[in-house]
Amino acid sequence: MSSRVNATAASILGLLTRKPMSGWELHAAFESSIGQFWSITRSQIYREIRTLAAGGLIEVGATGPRERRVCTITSPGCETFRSWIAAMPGDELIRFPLLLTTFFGDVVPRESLRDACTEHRDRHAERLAAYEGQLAVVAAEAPFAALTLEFGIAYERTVLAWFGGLPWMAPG
Amino acid sequence: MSSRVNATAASILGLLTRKPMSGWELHAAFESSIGQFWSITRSQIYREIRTLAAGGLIEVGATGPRERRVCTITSPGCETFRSWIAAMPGDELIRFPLLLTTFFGDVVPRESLRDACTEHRDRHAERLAAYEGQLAVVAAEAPFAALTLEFGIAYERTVLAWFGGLPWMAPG
DNA sequence: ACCGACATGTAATTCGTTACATGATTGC
DNA sequence: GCAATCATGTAACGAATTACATGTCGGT
Repeated sequence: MSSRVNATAASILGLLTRKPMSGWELHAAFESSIGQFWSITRSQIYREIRTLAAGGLIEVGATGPRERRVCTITSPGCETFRSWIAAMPGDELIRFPLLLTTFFGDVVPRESLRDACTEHRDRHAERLAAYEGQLAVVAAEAPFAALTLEFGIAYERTVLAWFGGLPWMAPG
Repeated sequence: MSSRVNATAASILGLLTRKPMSGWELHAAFESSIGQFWSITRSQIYREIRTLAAGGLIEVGATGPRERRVCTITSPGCETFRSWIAAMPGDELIRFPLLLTTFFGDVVPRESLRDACTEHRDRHAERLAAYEGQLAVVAAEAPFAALTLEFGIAYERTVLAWFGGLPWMAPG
């Protein structure tokens, strides 16, 4: 019968198919895997937990230390996830404020432009390094997760190359 | 004095610094320029128009055919935009449902996986072609907008290359 | 036995999406 | 002069962010 859920809830179900987790752990699991391309805040997770529990798609365990409650997926939950994940995914949604800065670049002080690009270039370089450091292990242990990681690496390289081509960024 | 506005409102102000537009035209202007990397829905535009008008940052003209009302930026509006655009931009936010499909690929029917990737690859190929077709004109007429376009082209190429490397996608 | 960092969750607010309504134009 | 499409906007709903509150552990 498989209830209808939104994408956020469905992705939570997906993680819970692997093992029971608390809200905090779910958040950490997103952050350390697909979080960069599937952004979710902690509050959203807690909200969806309530909804999923109300719909019987997960079960919330007893309260542990610091109000910790572990969520376990139920079989209707599994069923719902399976049918959701097999459906055609929607288009990606991107909001990239730095591109507004460059798009409106003609009215941005030159220094702000350079600062913004330098700062963001550095952040992307850090992410790229982090991704590259994980690749070997992830590829060995979780081939499907490695695809996301490969996407991340390709994406970060592209962004860095783009920064490098900006006229106000020093070459080299 | 420059009021505080959110990023959506600020980007609307940005477009209005160039010329007065109705809500519909603003939407079209986003779509045909930075829309892919700065997603905004029409309804948001109308809401922000109300807020911006209430704050005196824009002025809404008389009603034309089909309730059309042209918005004109005021000098406080310009001031607000200038100070907003000079500030450090936030990180990009991405929600890419297809990456969930691959991330959870081990429980996705092989056919769904192939269908989803094929469909999305085609969409990206179309976008790339469209971008490439625009580049010459945009580069000549609007160098800063061309940077966004170059980003778009690099991004689409990266996505397409990633699709090409997926084990279940036919090579060539 | 205190302080700081980590872990956990909720509530209020803002933002974004979907569904709707309707008025002009255009093409037949 | 009707149907289809384009242009315009609103309202209701659902999703996401921010700000908050609090509890627990680990070190000193």
